[in-house]
Amino acid sequence: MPRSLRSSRHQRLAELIVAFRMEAGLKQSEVAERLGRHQPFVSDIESGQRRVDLIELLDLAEAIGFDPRDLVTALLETPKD
Amino acid sequence: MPRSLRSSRHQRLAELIVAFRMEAGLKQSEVAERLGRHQPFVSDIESGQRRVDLIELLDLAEAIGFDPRDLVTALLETPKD
DNA sequence: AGCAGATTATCCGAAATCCAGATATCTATT
DNA sequence: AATAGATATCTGGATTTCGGATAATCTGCT
Repeated sequence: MPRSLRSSRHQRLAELIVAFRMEAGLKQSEVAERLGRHQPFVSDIESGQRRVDLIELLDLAEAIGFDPRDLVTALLETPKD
Repeated sequence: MPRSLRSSRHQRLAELIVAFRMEAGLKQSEVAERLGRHQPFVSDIESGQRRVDLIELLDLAEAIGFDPRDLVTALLETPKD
């Protein structure tokens, strides 16, 4: 586990992605398929074990169907640590 | 060079960060210092040789002084490839 | 409760990436 | 052309990524 994934923002990011996916009524495997990746890829992101590249986030947002800017707004409201 | 860094969005992201930094009148080394990192770290990001984690982007935006949502908006207008 | 199917999490290892520190190259000024 | 300031490249060891397989967990049903 990379130390960079321990901040509260990283944690919150993971939680938010889960929430957006749930709201969209999608399974990890469905999101993965839309991304052309495997289910553990999504699982790792949602459990905060893998970092999310900004470009990947845009793809993720499109696959799930949320506005990445809303996520950014929420993160900006989250204390850094 | 990782193939994940070859999309036009990755390229554009790098360009945008450079543009924001320039506009702010900051040197790579100044940004690096604010981030607690070394200058090559910023250089690698700006030359598109390193990916940018979403959380890192927020830090970068704060260090440079731009709204990360503006960057996202610009990227969303950039074709995927 | 127990089972079955569905969903998500973990493990493994090879490949890719990250990163500091040192060094090199570029750019502008004199 | 020499210096100084800024950015880019290189090196190599540590960390991270990711597919594939498997395991664990969850859910609804009887």
